Amino acid sequence: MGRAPCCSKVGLHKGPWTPKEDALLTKYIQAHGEGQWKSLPKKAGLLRCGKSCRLRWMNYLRPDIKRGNITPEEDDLIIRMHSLLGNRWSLIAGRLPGRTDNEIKNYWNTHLIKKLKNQVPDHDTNTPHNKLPTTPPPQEQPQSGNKKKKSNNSGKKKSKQQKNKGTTNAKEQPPKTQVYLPKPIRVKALYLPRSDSNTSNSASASTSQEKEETPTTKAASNMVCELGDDVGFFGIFGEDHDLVNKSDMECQSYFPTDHSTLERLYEEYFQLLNMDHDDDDSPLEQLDSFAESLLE
DNA sequence: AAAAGCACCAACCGCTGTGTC
DNA sequence: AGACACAGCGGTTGGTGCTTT
Repeated sequence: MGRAPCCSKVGLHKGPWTPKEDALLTKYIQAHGEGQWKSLPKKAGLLRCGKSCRLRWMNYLRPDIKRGNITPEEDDLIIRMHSLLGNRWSLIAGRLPGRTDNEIKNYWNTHLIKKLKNQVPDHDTNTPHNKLPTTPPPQEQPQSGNKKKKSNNSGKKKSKQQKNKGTTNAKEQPPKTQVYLPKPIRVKALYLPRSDSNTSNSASASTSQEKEETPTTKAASNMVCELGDDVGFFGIFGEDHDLVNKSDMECQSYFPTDHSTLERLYEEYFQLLNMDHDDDDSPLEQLDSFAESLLE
């Protein structure tokens, strides 16, 4: 659509927020509430774009933000949710009151990838316990954020260049055997309201299609296979997932469409996912209730 | 002690979905 | 129906501090 970047205006501040800016933003939102991000900076006396204000508020200034280390319970939940949902950080954050998508994303990228990688040294073993479903190991992603600067500046914008070029740097890429990263469907409006936020997140905007599906079929319909060397691991995708290589076609054709098959796969997937579940509810019930919550 | 490398994470960027006109 | 604005999301960058050499 060609909309200019919101921060392109000359004179707007970028970079780290100062305490003064934080105070201005907080004060304004406390007085007038969230929303109207576009006009908020001007009204609040901030030289920031609305987007930047929104991000700052959502990630750091909201009163319900929980600071501090991720607990082991949260850690475990993130891993499980990620194996279920992929990189849908906002959904995962919705299950962790007080945590933000950005925080979880950072935590995943800095801690959990390494942790899981250590747990699963042989990345080709397609065991059910391989809970590293989507993100390639860092060395397969040399453009990713961890390897950077100080060594040289030529790496800057590299990933964007690659992106723009469309895909390929064939000579450095290891053969791809996995299909992952779901292009997430935007299940907005979440169903999983943050603990005390009364923000726009609470709106529910699920599509009519989503509403017609049962939780189970909804969850199952989001499944997609991740092709290991020979086996399918079932990860969750959005319906319009991106297909990243030719093996995707196999995956797509493998993708079942009738509900009984989907439900069977769903159950299979869930069993793989919850080998060590707790006793209270059956895992299926837990996931069903979670899936139901997605549709509320 | 200094330099280089690494890890962390706040913030930005670009894209997409939705609502409104 | 199409264009546009807004809100939200995930990917990525880059500054900073810590660790290692």
